[in-house]
Amino acid sequence: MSILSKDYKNTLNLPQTDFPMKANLSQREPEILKFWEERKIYDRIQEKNQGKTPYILHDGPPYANERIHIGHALNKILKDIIVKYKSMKGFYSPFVPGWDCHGLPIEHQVDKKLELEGIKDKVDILEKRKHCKDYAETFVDIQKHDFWRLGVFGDWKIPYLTMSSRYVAYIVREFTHFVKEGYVYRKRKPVHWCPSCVTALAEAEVEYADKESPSIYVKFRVESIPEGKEILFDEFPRIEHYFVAWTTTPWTLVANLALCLHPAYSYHLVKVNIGQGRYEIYIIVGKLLDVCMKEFGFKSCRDKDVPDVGEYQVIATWGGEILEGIMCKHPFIDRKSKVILGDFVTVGEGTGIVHIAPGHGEDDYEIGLKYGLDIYAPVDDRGRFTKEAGELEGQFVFKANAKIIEILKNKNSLIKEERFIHSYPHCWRCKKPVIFRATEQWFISIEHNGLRKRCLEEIDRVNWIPRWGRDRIYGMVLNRPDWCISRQRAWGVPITLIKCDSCSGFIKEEEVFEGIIKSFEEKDADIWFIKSVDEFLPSGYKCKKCGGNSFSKEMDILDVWFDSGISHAAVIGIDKRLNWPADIYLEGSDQHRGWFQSSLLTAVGTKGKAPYKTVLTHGFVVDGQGKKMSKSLGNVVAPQEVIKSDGAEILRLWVSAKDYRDDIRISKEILERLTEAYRKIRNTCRFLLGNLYDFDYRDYSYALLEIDSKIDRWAMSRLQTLIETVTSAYENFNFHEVFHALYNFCVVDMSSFYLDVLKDRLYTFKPGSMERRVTQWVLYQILSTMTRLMAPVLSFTAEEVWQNIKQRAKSKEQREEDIEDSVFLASFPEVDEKYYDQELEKKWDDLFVLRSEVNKALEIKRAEKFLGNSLEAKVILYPPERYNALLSEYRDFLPAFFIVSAVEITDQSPDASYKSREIEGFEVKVEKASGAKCQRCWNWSESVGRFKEAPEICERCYEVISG
RNA sequence: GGGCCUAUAGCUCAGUUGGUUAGAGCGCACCCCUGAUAAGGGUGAGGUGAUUGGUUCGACUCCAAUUAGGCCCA
Repeated sequence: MSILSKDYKNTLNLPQTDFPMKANLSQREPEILKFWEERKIYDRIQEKNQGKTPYILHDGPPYANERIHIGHALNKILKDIIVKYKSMKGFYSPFVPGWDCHGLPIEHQVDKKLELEGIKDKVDILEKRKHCKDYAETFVDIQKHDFWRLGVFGDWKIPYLTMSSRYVAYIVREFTHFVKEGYVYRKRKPVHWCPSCVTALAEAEVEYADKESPSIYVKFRVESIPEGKEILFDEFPRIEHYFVAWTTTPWTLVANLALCLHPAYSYHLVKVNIGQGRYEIYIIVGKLLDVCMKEFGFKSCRDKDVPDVGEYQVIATWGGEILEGIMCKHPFIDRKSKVILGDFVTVGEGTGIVHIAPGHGEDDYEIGLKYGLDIYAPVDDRGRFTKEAGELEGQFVFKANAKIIEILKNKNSLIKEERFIHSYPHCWRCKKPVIFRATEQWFISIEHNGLRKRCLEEIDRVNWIPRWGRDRIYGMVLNRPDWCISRQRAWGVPITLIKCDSCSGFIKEEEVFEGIIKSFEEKDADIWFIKSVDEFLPSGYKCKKCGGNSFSKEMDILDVWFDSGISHAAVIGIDKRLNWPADIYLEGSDQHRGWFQSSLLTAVGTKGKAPYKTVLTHGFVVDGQGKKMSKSLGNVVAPQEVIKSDGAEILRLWVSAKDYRDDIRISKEILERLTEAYRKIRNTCRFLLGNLYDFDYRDYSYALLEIDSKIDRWAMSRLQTLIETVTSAYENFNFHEVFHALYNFCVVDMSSFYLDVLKDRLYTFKPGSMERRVTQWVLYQILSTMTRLMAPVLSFTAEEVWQNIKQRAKSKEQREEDIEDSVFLASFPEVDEKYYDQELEKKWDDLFVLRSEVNKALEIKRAEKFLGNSLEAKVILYPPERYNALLSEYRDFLPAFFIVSAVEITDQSPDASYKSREIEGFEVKVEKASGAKCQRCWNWSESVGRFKEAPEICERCYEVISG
């Protein structure tokens, strides 16, 4: 007989662990990052899966300026979750991150810097490119660190950069392909042009913002009417007839070549009395007559034969179609303006008569081509009128508006002038209003070789998630114009074409192209600006067409969307480890127009196939109210801040908890909730670890059935359900289901039930008893499984737990070789059918309803101060008959199940019992448990006091201690 | 202005092909425990399903419009 201590606490097996409750993530994470780094975990994952089925997620390159924002974090974490999951599933899934390095924003920053230093005009293009390169490199490093800090695994040492020599050589190679196949052409076309940045802008580079512009109504005097149509204008030429056009860009009138009417609308001839016995006739679309006349200050003359001064009278109405071909006089230039027809004319505002300047508008251009009009644009690249514009030469177009209005007034061509605020295109960088201006540009034809049609067909072969992504990109590709690929800037990949100075033809010889590509590979794109044109040509080269021997290099650069668009070729296309096409692209939904599309166009153009099998899009990060983040609203959440205060893990949890298909909200409250959820998961792991402190890490699976521990079998079954749910969630990219399943498992199944019930067994049983060991084995299964299930999301914590398990197991000198060095080297859990027991779980659903009712009965007694701890209670159940079998099967387990000291079942309805509402006929009576409280296990028992050596403990405890 | 999308408790999410009183967890309130303790347990109160119409015997679920928000484009 041992000497019994009064301090029974020492005889208990209470949990022990050095796994801290407080995560201190912002400090612990860097240690874990260091661990991954030092142990080369990412590389070892790749080694381990080498030769297995590949699963390639191709990274869309973020732009290398600024620090990463929350959207970047969202995107990379989502990618990381997929890559880690696939890797643990045994797929070969290396992740090669990339950066988009060229383009205007960086050049802009460099320009600003050079301007500050006062040397902007002194640096040549090579020097400027050097500055740009340095700038990009700086931010690649910064962003790389930011991404790495999020716990994202990847080839951070060998990312792809669109400015690397190898990459630019591929850009040229792919571009050359388009040239050789005849896609590339050059033409004058109005493009968005920023006069401040002196460049053409892609559609993606244009932002719409409110701008105040003049709004003017201009008269175009009818000069001649086509033969046979004279009858339309009875009064002509006794009274002057005017087509009235409305515009908010007076300066484009300088390039006016036509007036456009809608063929199907009717137009009124309106006779107005302008005083002193003079009349004029205005032509205006019928639907806007009232509005316009009010604007102009004329009143209807009603039934009078002739309008008085300030009055108007409709004298005829004609369909737009019939007015085609009438010639007007330009209001202030000696030129004619032809009346033409177009469907794009609307009657939303204006006069239903659109002034057409084919060199300064998209619709104008299209209709101009149709009517064979000149694509006329007398404006230079800084937005100043050229000498073609006569007296306006040298004036900045927006400033010239006032002067033009003045001229119109003097020429009696202006009916009305006012200010007008409307949505107007602005440059995305300098935020200044842009103009439409016809310039020589390079294009990739979207119709050539049926490119559009082939792209549309490919779109239907891709798996778009969410499904509406298909409709979105389909509509965009269906309607998009040819791809303008030229930019008049310095920081980019040059359009490597060489022009013959005498015949203006471009050299398209394989030999020349290959030479250029080779020199790009050796140096980088700078070589185009370093070498003279002759150095790219064989010595003594003569133009094949005209025999000329003087050549010049094209100095435009390529649209950056072309750079990133060919990443499939430059990255996954050449890396032997990777597969083409990629299994998945994953970006924000804005990339339907951007990268998804440029990638599709280039891939279909050069390889005839989409570069991706699946395209997953996520929404945008918005604030707690669902509003977009902006500096002006002050609702921006910076990932660096969250990492600092809460840890990257919380950010990762946030990404996984939200359904990313929609907009993703982030707010202080959301982060607080997630931090709490994190703590719960962490504590559940900690408790599991604590109770494994003395586990021997032997396999007790055989004993699970042997000792028929139903609650452990239930737990194992629940665990299989969890594996199934989580796996299917990962497979379907429903990461928020991963979070919810894991979290609910921790809270509902584990913390509030299984672990709570288990405490008695874990703490009070003999350490080495079979019951306790089996339970510990189950706890170990649960912990190990949960850790692996959460690893793709909660990477830091999973690793921390894993290392803790490993350490413990090692100290037991058992199974050491079975526990991998990192959780990411372990395999993803698989459902083990042997533990899957649906029938058992169903039975337990019934038991849980009973338990919930017992709890209600206990709670009532607690409120009455009849009891505190539920172990003080004995419950008497009066169940409906259908529960009899179940209750008798589980008879011995019931006290533990309810965490009370005794359970009695009666067939007599007890007095003063709690009557269940959930289960009709079920009654629960709560009484004080008989006997006394055992000072060791805290259960109440009549056996307490029976043992002289230890009068304060119960029989069960006595046996444990004395045996 | 056009295209695509979203709208369920304070928060994050479930709700099978339209069919009883719309579920879960968190948070909140109250209580218990003090052997997971800057933890743990219990009970409870929270929803005119954005609004309005329509289809239907019946709508959170289908349709339309409106409102709010997001992305893309003009």
